[in-house]
Parts: sequence; structure tokens; C-alpha cells
Amino acid sequence: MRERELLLLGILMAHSQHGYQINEFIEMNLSRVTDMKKPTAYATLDRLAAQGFVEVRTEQAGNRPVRKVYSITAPGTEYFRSLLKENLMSGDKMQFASDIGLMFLDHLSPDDAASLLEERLQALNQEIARHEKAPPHGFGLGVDLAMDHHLAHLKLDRDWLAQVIGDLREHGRE
Amino acid sequence: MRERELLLLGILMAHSQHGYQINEFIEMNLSRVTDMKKPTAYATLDRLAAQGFVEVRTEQAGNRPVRKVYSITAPGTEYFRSLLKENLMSGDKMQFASDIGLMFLDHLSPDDAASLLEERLQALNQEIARHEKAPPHGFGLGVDLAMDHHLAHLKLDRDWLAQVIGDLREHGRE
DNA sequence: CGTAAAATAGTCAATATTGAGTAATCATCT
DNA sequence: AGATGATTACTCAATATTGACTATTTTACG
Repeated sequence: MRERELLLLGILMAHSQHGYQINEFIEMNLSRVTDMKKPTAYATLDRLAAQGFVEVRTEQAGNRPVRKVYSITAPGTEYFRSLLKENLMSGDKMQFASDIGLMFLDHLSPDDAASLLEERLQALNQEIARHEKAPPHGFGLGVDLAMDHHLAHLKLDRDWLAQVIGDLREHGRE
Repeated sequence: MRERELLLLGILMAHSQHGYQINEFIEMNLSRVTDMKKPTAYATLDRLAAQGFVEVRTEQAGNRPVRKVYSITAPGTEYFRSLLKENLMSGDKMQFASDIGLMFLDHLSPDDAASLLEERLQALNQEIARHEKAPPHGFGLGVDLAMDHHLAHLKLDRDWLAQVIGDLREHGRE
């Protein structure tokens, strides 16, 4: 929720944009770092507007439906910087949905477990490949850093998984 | 949401428990893998009960308030196994709240950014230390695996962060 | 024994989030 | 020119989640 505000304000720091544009940008470019959906973005922008951190004005291009253009205000910029510092200072909560499944691995035979994890490993490899062949975004250093960070974790997961699958297979044969 | 059901059913697979017990267990032992709060657990258990995957009966010990004891049913066990397989097969979404901050690193001077990240690195090191000196849970192989997985990611993050901080400091001096 | 703190066992109102729309315009093809 | 599908730009009702209680009982201790 805090991160949602940070994300939206950060996007508006680049330049004013209307809602559809913002959501388009997130869906196209930022799906790796957030899963925020459109209605959440609008709701969050409304909240930020109510607190004076963004301004909304409506505009109309041609005779398309009117749209809401959001701009960050001076207090909003201040708030953005405080959210940014807070985010950088304090660590991630680091929770992996897959750890919940791992905890209950004992309910499956080692071979069944290994097969399921192999499927996951393949998907992971594909994601890593997509990631690596994607050209650098070109939105500055920070974005590239975030992408590199993400990729590093994907690769760790790949190696960790491969190791575990090996162990399970061995355990299954013994 | 799916993971929440998996977690609760998995806990009930060990043995029937009442709500307070379940929540106590999660808070005490599982805070690394989930952030589910009590009301969510109760709501989820109610939903599972409505679908016939768990049974609720009330009991009273001494003259403490009556409590609800939840047990997993046969269809619940089936459902648990399907959730487990799904979870193991499909990868994590892998989103790091901190990536959002990283993306906007350019709004800070390299030295400011490095200082903030250093604070984070310290917190990370403490968490790793806590993690490493915690005794193995003793709830079976799966739980140990999940903890190891978590720890591996923490360590990666530590190393990655140290590297980035170094780069930022260098960049600041140049 | 009296009482302050901790443990037990939840509930509820408020907030956050999203799946599934709506409704208009524009592009493309036949 | 009319039909089809994509794009633009949101909105709403339904669901998920949680902070902040409530209310009792047991334990600790001076």
C-alpha cells in the first residue's frame, strides 16, 4: 500500500500523465515489480489527490472521452522522497508463496515432488530467458538495477531448485 | 488467497486444532513464510468450512470460553493435495517491494542512496544471523527446506546489496 | 489476598484490492 | 458502408484483509 503510493508518485515524477497512460505503462513495463491492478491504481491516485499530493485536472483530446490528468504537487514531491527513503532503508518482507508448498513436501513422495518441481524449473528457465533477451529499458540506472536484482533472485531460485530436485531424486532411489 | 487455504489446510493435516492454536502457531513459527493475520485466518477457515473442506465443532475446556475446533475432511484432504501440487508446479510471482524504491534511485545522490542501502544491509545481516542461530524447526524435511530456501534468498540479497553499495560509493567519488 | 499483566479466543467495522463490466471511439477489412 | 475487433478511459459491486477492539481467565508477585 505504501509501495503503491511510491510507485505512482515515482511515475508522476517523470511527468504528468492520465490514468490510462499510467496503467498502460505499469502493465507493459512494470509487471515484474508490481501486480497492482487498474482499479487499485485509480483508488490510490484518488487517495493521494484527497491528501493534496497529486492534482487532477480533466482534459479532452479530440472527441474521445474526457480523461483525468494527474500531476504531482510540491507536497507530493516531498512525500515521494520520504517514501523512497523509507523503502530503501527498510528491507523487503521477502515472502515466497512457494515456501508454503515446500513446507508440506512430506505429504508427497520424493519422486512426485521432484516431478512437480521440475515443471516449475522449466517455467523459471523460460522466464530467465525472456528476462535476459529483453533489451535494457532505458529508463535510467535505477530501473536497470531493479531488473538486475530481480534477475539475480530468479537465477538463485533456478540453482536452488535444481539442487533440491537432485536431492529428491537421489532420496527416491535410495 | 490460494496460499492461505493451502497453509491452513496443511496445518490441519497435522491434526485438528482450534483457531487460537492455529494463529499462535503461525505467529510463532511461520512469520517468515506468511503475513496472514488472525482475522484473515478465521475468515478463510469459515470459507473452507462452508465448502465442506473443514469441519467445525465447538468445545469447552475448563470454564474458558467455548472454542472452535477445526478438522480437515476427506474432500478437504483431496483439495489440499491439489493446492499443494499447484503451488509446487507453478513458480512464485517473485515481487520485491524494494525493487520499486530501486527504480527511483536516480532521484537521490549516489551517496545518499548508498547510506540508505547500508542501513538496509545491516538489518539484513541481523535477520540472517537470527535465521542461522535458530535451531532447525523439527517439523520435518519440508519445513527445513522452506527455511533453507528463504535463507538462500536473504544471503543473495546481502551480497547483491553490498555490491551495489560499493558501486554507488565509487560512482560518488568519481 | 488483591491486582496488574499476560494469555485465551475470538469479532467487527473499516480499508484495500480486484474481476468483470461499461461505453465511447478508431482502425481494418470486405 | 457496415461489421468486427482493438483501443481508450474508466467504474462498480464483490471480495479479501486488517487494525483495533471485546471479554474472560489464568498467572505472577509483592
